[in-house]
Amino acid sequence: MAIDHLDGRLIVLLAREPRIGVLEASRRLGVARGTVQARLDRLQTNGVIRGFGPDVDPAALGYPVTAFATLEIKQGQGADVRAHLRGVPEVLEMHTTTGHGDMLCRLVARSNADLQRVIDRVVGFEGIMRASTAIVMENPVPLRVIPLVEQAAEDAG
Amino acid sequence: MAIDHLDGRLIVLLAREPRIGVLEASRRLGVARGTVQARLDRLQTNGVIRGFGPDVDPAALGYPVTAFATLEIKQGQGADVRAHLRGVPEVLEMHTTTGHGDMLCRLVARSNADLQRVIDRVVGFEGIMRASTAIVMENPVPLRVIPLVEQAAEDAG
DNA sequence: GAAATCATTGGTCAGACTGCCCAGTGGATA
DNA sequence: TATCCACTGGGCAGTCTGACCAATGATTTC
Repeated sequence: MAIDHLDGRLIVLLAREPRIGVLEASRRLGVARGTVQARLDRLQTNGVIRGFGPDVDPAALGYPVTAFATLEIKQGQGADVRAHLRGVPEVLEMHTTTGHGDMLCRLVARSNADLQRVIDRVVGFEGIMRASTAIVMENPVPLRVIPLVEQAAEDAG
Repeated sequence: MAIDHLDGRLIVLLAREPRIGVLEASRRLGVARGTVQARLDRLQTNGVIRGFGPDVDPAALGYPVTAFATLEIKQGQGADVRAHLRGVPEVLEMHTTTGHGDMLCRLVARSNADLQRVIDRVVGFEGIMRASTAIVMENPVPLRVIPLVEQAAEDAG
């Protein structure tokens, strides 16, 4: 879907100050309220904006340790492994990838010691042959989308 | 910070139906409105809930390709590389890690061909010695926090 | 060129919600 | 026992939402 310049400004504005409503947003953007409402509806319908769920910080929840694990899977065990990983709360996301590993997943844990427990639970499963883990030390660029939105808005004029 | 069982239910509820306000949430949870308000304030003050920003889907924005790149950095060039990566919109996040690579970053691109451009831009920088990229094929477990919240709520009783 | 389509504007309306206040209650603590 | 804290239930004014509407301007289609 193509992103308008106004769409971009709207998303950026909402990202910076989520609490402002449609009315205040329309004031800031200098357009009519109905326009903002229509744009928001469209963005949500097209899936560009998935929702406005709470942005939870695992560290503040008591899980300050993050790690990425690369898994090698026994042929044909993919489906089972997925179900297994889905059942582990500390697995925040999982991707299947090209390259040497077959899967890449993001883990969190309460401590480095606790990470051992999490990894044991993750890899303690039939179809997983090998796992290599990289512990995150710093996160200089936290997950972000705003620059991309601005880029997309720019591209579309 | 410790998470209450009520906190957990509140976060899960808000994650599922972000549009409901404080009042409706209090009805669903069977508590007074003031309680929900107080809990929300506390959760935000303690940083457990960072905010309620729009959840943007890069794929819907025109960037359906995701990849993870592992970078090896020349000693002492860390700071410069960070600034460089921060300036690339397609770099959605970056971590410094233990292990063979020094940095792990998540990239998106408009297509596999476009990914080449992004990678060139990412690695076309002084301090980066080597890069290996894994393209994401499937995402069986999309980024999630709810199970972790439920776990944390459970742990605290 | 003319007609039709579409997004936007600016306005109204009733209903609902928010933020804020208050007094009272119950449990836990000192 | 006295104090503190979280929760309850209530009320208040102000504001916002979602839903409409007619009019305007721009763009596309015939």
